[in-house]
Amino acid sequence: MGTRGRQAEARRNDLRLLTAAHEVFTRQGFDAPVSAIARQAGVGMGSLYRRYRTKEELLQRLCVIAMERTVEAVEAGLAHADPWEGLSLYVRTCVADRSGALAPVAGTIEVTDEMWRTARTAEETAERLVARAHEAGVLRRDVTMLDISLLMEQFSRPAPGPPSPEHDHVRQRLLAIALDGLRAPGATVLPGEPPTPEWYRSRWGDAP
Amino acid sequence: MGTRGRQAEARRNDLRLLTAAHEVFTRQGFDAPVSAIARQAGVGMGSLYRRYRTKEELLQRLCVIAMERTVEAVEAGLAHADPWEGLSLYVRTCVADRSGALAPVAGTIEVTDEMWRTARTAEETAERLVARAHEAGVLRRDVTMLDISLLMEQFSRPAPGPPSPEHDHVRQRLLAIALDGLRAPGATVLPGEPPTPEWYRSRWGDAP
DNA sequence: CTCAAATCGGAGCGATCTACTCCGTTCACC
DNA sequence: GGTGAACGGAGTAGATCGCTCCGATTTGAG
Repeated sequence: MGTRGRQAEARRNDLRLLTAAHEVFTRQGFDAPVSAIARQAGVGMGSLYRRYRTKEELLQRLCVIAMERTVEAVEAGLAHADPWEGLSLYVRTCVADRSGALAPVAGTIEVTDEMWRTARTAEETAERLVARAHEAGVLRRDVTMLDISLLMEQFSRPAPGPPSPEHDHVRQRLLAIALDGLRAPGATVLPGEPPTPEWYRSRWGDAP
Repeated sequence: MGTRGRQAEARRNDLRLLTAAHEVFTRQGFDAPVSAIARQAGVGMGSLYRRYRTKEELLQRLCVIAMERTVEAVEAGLAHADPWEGLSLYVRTCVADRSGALAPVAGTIEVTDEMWRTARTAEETAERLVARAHEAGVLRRDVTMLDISLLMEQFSRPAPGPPSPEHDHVRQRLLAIALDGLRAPGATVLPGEPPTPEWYRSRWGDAP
């Protein structure tokens, strides 16, 4: 099912399109040329604009999908019996997916209701995962869920040049360092106050 | 001395120009409009192009200056008696300066001999600072100087939206986590092999 | 095989944007 | 005042972009 004919090609193209858009948008920002996305996906401009009426709509859809994947990653983490391993898996999965890399780009376009809703769901479920780790005493106490989200966002920022396995490998090493720094207790106390949810959301504009 | 007359204004403008260029280039990449740099610096296009013949020349100069500041930060670290505090100061200074944020952009233009020379000096001195920390046993053994450079580069990546004190504050928190993860011994072993100097340099193109 | 429907890739268009030039104005100094 | 260095920014030619439009290609039913 789904592997024959023109409809199957359409589905494949849609996936290639979303993958390419993720890479191009996170690398170059919203100003990236649409033609670059089409070229990277190996698809014509016509095929792209038949599926998404505008460039903005493509990015909005992409953001929702990325956040849905984040929710899945949280659930996979919660499914893990060990609170630390669950949290660690979540963080590593999100960074591998570069989910957080779209957040900066999303701040430059109109945020749809669906995006706000999905973001809220992601926040709430992630909070549960972090709370479980806190209660188990495996996560340093002075770190909050938003700290972790922002840490993942920082590590999701795209590397320069063409994507390479070396870069992915380095990112995993650096993330391992940061994860060690997250375990309780910290050698130092984190400076200042933790980020507030209001500020965190305001980076996307005014919530509805 | 140097605060009177048109020449003083020229010097001030040059500094404002370099600061603005650093911000605009790291945020938008080399494709950022030159007019944005001039506007942010509060300077006319004429004043910019009298000092730097081309956009590329401006960026090249900027890179050299950033790397020279890195060298100064290493020396400040070495001046510290405590090996860990010295290393920590170096890392925090570089991230505060966003020195590493130019590295990706530099990969998109012609790299001058002067840039290669300055980079080499920075590498060599930083290696001494890291070696001292290793010998003192305050830095986990499976981490190399290049790991630390790449970590700083990752943390130097610009935040979205207009620069804000909240963002700087968050960055300091996240960096504190990573610094805790750098102290010996690590709770885990870093995955895979450390990055090689050849690969590290190749991101800028072929060394001379 | 025939042929209509569906999907494809990419040339082309008008509007926008960019690097850089050029020039009239301003200001410190004599 | 006069002078000349430094200033800001409008102007230009060319490049680029989002999006449209259409001829070519493939599919599958009759």
